Amino acid sequence: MLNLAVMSVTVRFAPSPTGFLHIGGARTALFNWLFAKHHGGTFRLRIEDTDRVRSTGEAVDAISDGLRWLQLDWDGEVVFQAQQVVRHAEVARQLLAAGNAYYCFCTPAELEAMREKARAEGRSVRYDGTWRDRDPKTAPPGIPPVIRLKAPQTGETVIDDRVQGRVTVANGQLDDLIILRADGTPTYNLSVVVDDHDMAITHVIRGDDHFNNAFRQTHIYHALGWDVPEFAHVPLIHGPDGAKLSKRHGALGVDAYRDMGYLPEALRNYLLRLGWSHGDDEIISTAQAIEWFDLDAVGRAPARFDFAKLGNLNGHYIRATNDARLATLVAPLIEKSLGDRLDEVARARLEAAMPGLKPRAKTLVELAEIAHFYVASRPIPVDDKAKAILAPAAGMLGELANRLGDLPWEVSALEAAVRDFAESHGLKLGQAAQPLRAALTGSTASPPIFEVMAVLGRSESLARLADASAR
RNA sequence: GUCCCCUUCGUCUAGAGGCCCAGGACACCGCCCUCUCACGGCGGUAACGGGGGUUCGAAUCCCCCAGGGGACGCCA
Repeated sequence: MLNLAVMSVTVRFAPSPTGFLHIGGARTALFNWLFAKHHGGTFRLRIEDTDRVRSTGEAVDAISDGLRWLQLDWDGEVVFQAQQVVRHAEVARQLLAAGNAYYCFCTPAELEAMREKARAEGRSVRYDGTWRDRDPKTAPPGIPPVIRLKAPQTGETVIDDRVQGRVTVANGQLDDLIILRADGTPTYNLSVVVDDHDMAITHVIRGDDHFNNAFRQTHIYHALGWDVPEFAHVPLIHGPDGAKLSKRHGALGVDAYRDMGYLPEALRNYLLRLGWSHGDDEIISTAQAIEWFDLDAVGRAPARFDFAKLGNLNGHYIRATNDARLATLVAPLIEKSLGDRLDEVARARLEAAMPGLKPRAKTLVELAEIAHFYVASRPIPVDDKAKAILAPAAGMLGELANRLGDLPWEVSALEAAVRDFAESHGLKLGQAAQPLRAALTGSTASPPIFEVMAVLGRSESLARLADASAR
């Protein structure tokens, strides 16, 4: 057991760079980051790239970009596991020399046959220990051996997991895992143990899919005489159907969430509440999360990913975001659909429109869509419903435009004038407001129409009205 | 198949023997606000997987069953 009183908390996020930073990894990273911040500790990033074939530089970039976007900054230099292989192999030979490991000359084909047989007979699938006590001198020639850990065969191994609780496994269930491959490269479990030890990791917080490895790794720690870190295995995230998260439902890279228009703070809040809670709190700031986060409050059951709740949270954070930042985030999206840069007038109008726009969007993509009419060039596009409203209203709009012509151009005066106009024509306000909306926004749904007019300005508003009554 | 883990409203969860004929949030439904659509406010439907125990008393403790998930690689 570690003496935590004298050791400062050090955790790590250790993805293998074989793809993007997916949503489960992002949550694991978040939990590690919060735990480190909560304890005033250190959060390290280690890239587990010992699989040279599947690891790519693009994936390394995607993962670090994803972490940066989520504002999960790591401490110190990134550690690349592949650069430590010499050290790992050295530890394997040290284990061999001490009699805690041995050469195994079984070929992959033989092992496969062993597994096949065990499966067929309904036994648990594991190495049978053929070479555990056999003299290497009796080895068949020409077969490069692997090194296996001489794991305890009797008794049991106990892990006091910070999330899963105390779990006990009979050592007879575990076999002698390979720690060094025939080509002399270390395997995952060895590398992890050596790196975690060398990096002075105090708490290993990772996905539940690693739980079984924790027992094997514990054996390696024991064989080496090293302190075993605290483990915390957090449940995986499932798709809406309860099955493993697939690409179809959300096992996307965090960059995909950014592209769908989610704010990083919304995604973080959502991920935090997936499997962790603090009473009835739902909207949780980063400062509060750091103050409150604790491994003991992490749930043990896997959670399902729910876009509806993410959307709700995102809507909240959009509303809470100031107009300038929102305009900056949305402008590129609009420019893309417009195929043109927004000039300064348009940028200013966009920002001025944000108070009316932001309670109406759940994503930045939606925000860009509903903001589009503000900066569209005349004649603005008009949807079918709006066209239907406009058709019989051309005369009325012309008359209304005349009334509006020399008014002080601000919300209350415009509203008063239109109300007066409606009343004098025996119309309800809506009967005047909807045609106005159709003409000015090209749609039947928009922010309050007098606010729209104020943001659009006198000349643009009157020009759009003229366009509409001229149809 | 073997081992390990999990099981409260549709979803995320609160709940650590009486405060719970179970609370909050999202989603859904209704009403209010209202120039539309949202936002917001108010209200509603909806859950302790099943069966045995322990106890004066169980969502909470124990056992069994069922269902779900994870792991069983010279991948990580």
